[in-house]
Amino acid sequence: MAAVTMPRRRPGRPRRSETRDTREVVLTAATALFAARGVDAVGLREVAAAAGVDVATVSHHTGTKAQLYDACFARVFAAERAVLQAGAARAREAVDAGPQQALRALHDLLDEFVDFLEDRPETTALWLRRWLEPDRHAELDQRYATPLYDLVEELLAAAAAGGALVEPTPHVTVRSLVWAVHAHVVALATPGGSPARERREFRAFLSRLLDALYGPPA
Amino acid sequence: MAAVTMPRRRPGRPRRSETRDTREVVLTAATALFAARGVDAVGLREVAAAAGVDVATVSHHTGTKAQLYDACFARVFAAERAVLQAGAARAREAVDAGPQQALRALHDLLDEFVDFLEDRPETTALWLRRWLEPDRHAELDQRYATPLYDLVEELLAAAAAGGALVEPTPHVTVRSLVWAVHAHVVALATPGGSPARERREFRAFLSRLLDALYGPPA
DNA sequence: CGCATTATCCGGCAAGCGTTGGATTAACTG
DNA sequence: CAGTTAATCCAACGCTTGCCGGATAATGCG
Repeated sequence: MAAVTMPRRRPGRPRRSETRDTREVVLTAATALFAARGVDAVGLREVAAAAGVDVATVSHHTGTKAQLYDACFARVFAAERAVLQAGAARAREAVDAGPQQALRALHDLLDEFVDFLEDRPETTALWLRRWLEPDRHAELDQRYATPLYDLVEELLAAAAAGGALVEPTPHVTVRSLVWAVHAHVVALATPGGSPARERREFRAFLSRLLDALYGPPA
Repeated sequence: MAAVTMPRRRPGRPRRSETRDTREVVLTAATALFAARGVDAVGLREVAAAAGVDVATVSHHTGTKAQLYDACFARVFAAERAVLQAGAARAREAVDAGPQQALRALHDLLDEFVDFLEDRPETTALWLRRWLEPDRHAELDQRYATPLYDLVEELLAAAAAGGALVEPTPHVTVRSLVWAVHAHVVALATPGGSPARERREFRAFLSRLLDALYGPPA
């Protein structure tokens, strides 16, 4: 199970060019393992093996196991946050441009979000684990997840204020949409399915759902 | 952390009336712990303490840890299956009675399903864990989860054949609805929220969503 | 060069894990 | 009553876990 991308090194201080590299490799390997099987099911030795380093090296770079998990969590949600913020900025401009443009921007943002999640299934996995065990993720929740949620909800509220939306319970709507998207990603990863058909049907469902709730785009 | 409901017993063969009791207590305690924190995060000694018995007693009744997990899984999904099957039987009769009656029955079934899940949050937790780690639950999936899914999808298809539904992708619709319901339950358990408001808004959302997809009930 | 710093690995420790064997106690059975 | 069966606990085994001290090696600095 050793990583082919990074052969085991020998002791000694490496060149500066590869100094920060190991930490990234460890975080990537740990994120994949934690997302797939959960923190408790994965030992530090397995993470080290997947990263091609020793156990002590993992601890040296990331501290305790809880800190390693936090680092993985933060890295994943920082990427998700970046995507949503960029889309939200564009959508807010569209709100000023008129109701129909706001609705169009909302559709685009959701499409973009689905694309992003399809590329990184570990994001969905960590989301679900956070939902399952809110106590464990309490601090991480306040720092990353809650702002993400507020962002999307704020966007919907802004679009509604622009006159394009009639949805009276954006809170529930946002949550249900996000969960539907995550369900879609999980289904994509399920073996034995037909990803192409799955993608086509889900996009159609999402489009028709949004039309039903908010009216068809211009 | 000892269970108050069941004080620790002394050795010796108990009366026949209470013979099967211990196994149920162990399963209940284990289900709650597994659902809340995951199988790997909970030790058998913790399960035993929560049930008020010794570790060896747990093993004696439920075999290995994997078998204990399977038993919890089976018990939870058997209850869910029973609820859905009863509702589905009623809904099928309604399909024969006409399109409007079928639609009404579908609404009732979903309402009933939400009620059931709200009463047993561990059902949702186990569903999510199954989605997160399909490999681990592969066998359990075929025996319990897949039939459940097929049941709801078949019901939707029957209603559509009756002329009341126009949804062309029942597969995606079913999955998204189920996920939305689970999201609702998770949100209910989140501390700091307002359960009453949450319930009201989610019911409203669900009702309007179904109306949008399938038309308003008679 | 000589010294401090840094990154890495090796070995081991204490604690916890799932599991098992055997002793104990009490209800059934004839 | 004697013998069997069933349920429970205690103690311990072998293994794995997260973590840490110490040795090693190579860089950067003066």
